[in-house]
Amino acid sequence: MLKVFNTLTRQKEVFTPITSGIVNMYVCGPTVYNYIHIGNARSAIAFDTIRRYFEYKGYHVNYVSNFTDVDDKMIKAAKEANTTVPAIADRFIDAFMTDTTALNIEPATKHPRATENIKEIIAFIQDLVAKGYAYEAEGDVYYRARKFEGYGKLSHQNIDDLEVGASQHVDAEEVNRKEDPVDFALWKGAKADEISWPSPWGEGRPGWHIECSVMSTKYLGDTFDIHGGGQDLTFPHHENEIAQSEAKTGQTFANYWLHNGFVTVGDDNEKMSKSLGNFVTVHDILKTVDPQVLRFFMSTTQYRRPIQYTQDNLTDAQNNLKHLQTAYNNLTYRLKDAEAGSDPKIEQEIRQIEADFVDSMDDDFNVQNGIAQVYELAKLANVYAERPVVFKTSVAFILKTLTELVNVFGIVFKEESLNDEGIQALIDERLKARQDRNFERSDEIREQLKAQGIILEDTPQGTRWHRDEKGTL
RNA sequence: GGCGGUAUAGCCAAGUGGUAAGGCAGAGGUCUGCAAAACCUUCAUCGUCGGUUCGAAUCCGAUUACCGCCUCCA
Repeated sequence: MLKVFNTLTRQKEVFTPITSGIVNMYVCGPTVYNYIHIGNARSAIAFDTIRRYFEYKGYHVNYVSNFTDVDDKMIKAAKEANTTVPAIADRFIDAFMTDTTALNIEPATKHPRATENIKEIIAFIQDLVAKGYAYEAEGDVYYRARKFEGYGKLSHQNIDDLEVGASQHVDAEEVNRKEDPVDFALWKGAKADEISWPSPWGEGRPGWHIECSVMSTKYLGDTFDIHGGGQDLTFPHHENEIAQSEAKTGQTFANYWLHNGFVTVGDDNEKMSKSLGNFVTVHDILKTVDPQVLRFFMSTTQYRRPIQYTQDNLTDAQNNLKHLQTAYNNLTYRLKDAEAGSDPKIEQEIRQIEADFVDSMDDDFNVQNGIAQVYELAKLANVYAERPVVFKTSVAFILKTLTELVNVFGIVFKEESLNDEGIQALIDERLKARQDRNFERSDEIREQLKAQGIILEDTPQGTRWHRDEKGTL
């Protein structure tokens, strides 16, 4: 039975989808004014891994994740680059797709953009105004937070405590237009030269929170299963989404709220953010780090735990991933001399490992225990690969299971291409030298190949080689 | 000030009452002509103090440190 930690109740709850066999989930995507940073990647990887686990369990997942393609940061970025907001959006949405593809993050079922839903956003706001939850003020429209009874239920904040909160980002003019400091903007009137759309309240653009309420309900219905995002979005973003959506529909917005933990950078263990100057983009990291290593590193940390982005941890992940790849290679190599038949005992052990894997993952996606089962399977694969006689069906079964399990983490094994004629000729020559006990020549060949990044391995079934992955980190 | 998180071996990390999973790194060994890979063995009493209990990393109280949210933020 799958359990998830619901921020709303601060408890692990049994996951029951609205429609049996289907998971409808919405995950807040990035504002596309720059390359995504590792924090964005963490969120995308965490929820992609969750999605993959649902799919592994046989669910059909409708996964919607937005692009915020208009807001203050977009306007600023466009101005600085001396271009338009849509041009900036297009550029960095492309970059997002490139980066997330490299990290083997499945594309969302739907990637809606705020600016493609202006009509729906305006209608949504009009509805809130009509219901008395929103009011116009000098071209802006604000939400009456205090009118929504459940305000604060997600972040467990008392609305009266918010007023005395240390809000360092208030816009004095905006505060003056609000009836109450806790109100938030649904629609912002345009200043001169800003991108804008016509509305009943004049030229303007949507506030940040409203787009997610509109797009999630548009594609997934008034009530859907899972809403995800970074921990920092709990308040105010998700709190506001609930207030907007539930005020409009009168229905529960999302049944389960999942929030991923942060990435911290460096030894000071601080949250990564632009203002702290420890901002790292995926685009830059992937210049020197194998995307599979970064993916493995992040997807094998449970989504709620913080991740320390350090060279040591990355190296650890690389070693672990290499270990799994090697186990896969070792067993794949035996496919060619495997005999017909199967080994029921081995297959029974594999089923047990897989059952343990499911038990672990069912507990709020406990990937640390899940990956421990994968290591166990890798060990079994290695031990089996060393047997003098192996059976084809069992070898294939181990390989299939191993492949399926690492796929949950977004890992795809590299297939060895073992048919390089030049290398094979040298291996043959070395084999002959070894048979002649000419080890000097034999070692010379091995060193020569090593210098080219080719590592030889002598096995009872013959000599294998693989490319040395070291240095790709 | 309000709310929340974390603290387990050199590193990452599991574990919510029954006597410390797993991985990396290290050490020793098996295999090998030597290697590589793999496998085997080995490596902690759980931030601090106090309490409950036959028994606590796990429950309670206190305390320390670090981190996050409180309308930019994944």
